[in-house]
Amino acid sequence: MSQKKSAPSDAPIEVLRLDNQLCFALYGAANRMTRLYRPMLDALGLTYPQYLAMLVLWEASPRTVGALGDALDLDSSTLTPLLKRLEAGGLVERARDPEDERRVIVALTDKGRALRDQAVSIPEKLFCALDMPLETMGALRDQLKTVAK
Amino acid sequence: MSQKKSAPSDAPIEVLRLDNQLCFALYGAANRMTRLYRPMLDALGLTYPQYLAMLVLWEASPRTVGALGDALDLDSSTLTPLLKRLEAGGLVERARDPEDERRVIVALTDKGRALRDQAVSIPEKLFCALDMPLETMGALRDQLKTVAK
DNA sequence: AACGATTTAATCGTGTGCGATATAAATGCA
DNA sequence: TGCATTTATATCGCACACGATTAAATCGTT
Repeated sequence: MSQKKSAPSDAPIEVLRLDNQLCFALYGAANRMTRLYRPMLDALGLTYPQYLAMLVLWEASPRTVGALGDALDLDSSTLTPLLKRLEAGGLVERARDPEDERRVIVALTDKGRALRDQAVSIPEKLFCALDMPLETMGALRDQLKTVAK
Repeated sequence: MSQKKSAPSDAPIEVLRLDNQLCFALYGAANRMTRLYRPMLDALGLTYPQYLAMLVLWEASPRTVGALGDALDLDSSTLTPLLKRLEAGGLVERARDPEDERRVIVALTDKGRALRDQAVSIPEKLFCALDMPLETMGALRDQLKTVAK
């Protein structure tokens, strides 16, 4: 029953099998999710991370770069260029906080606020595309929040 | 109880809330997982996607670029540069298949095979770092495999 | 007030992901 | 056979992620 002998050095090692790895399941699911969103987001002119940043801003604008980074769990080295592209697209404005010149305040423009009207249909389209019961989805989401946190 | 009136255009819309989105939970968990692996993989001189590619090759080498792409669900535009870096590191060799010159065969070198001995300890370290019951992990993994597939 | 420590963004370099396109080899079929 | 089609990689451009570093502003302590 118990197979304690060490495997020969060129035998497959069960613990390393790709199929068994949570990390790979996560990696693949995240990539597939991005691909699923892409056609819908193309229509809005947004990338997937840009969409997530807009979700945060639609909840509350203005926000500092740091606050956005906390919400998205991203560093300024990722966010700064992303926000500059949103600014170039006219969706946000960036300005130093007069109260504390270290901070940069990111605020939605009218165009950025207006884009939300086109985004509201996305979650439902995605829900259909995923074809997964709502409770399953919620449970999965809540479990994922606990991963590596 | 039921709140059917349409929200004013600047009110938060429940369906767009970041906290409710499976996509964001997935995005964040995948990023955190990569960060968790990084220090361990740095010791092997591998990036996270490179580690996944090596997992595939440790299961069976040689493999064509296409077979690797199928296993990892990645395009040649992602794999080719990654494999060139593995080749530059002396872990794999790439050569055209004489049987079919369109194909490129990727094979582990001795160094690539030897690296597996240092990788075997990673899954256990990760399992400890994740601090999640084994059954929960397995269930989560299996659910993720069904996402957007 | 002074000045070192801390905080906040930005910058830079490396390595992905992926759409679009290119190229060459193999295949199909009239 | 000849040639269009298909298949297998590679190339290119753009946009992340993130570690490391930098620069500027603020804070704390004296």
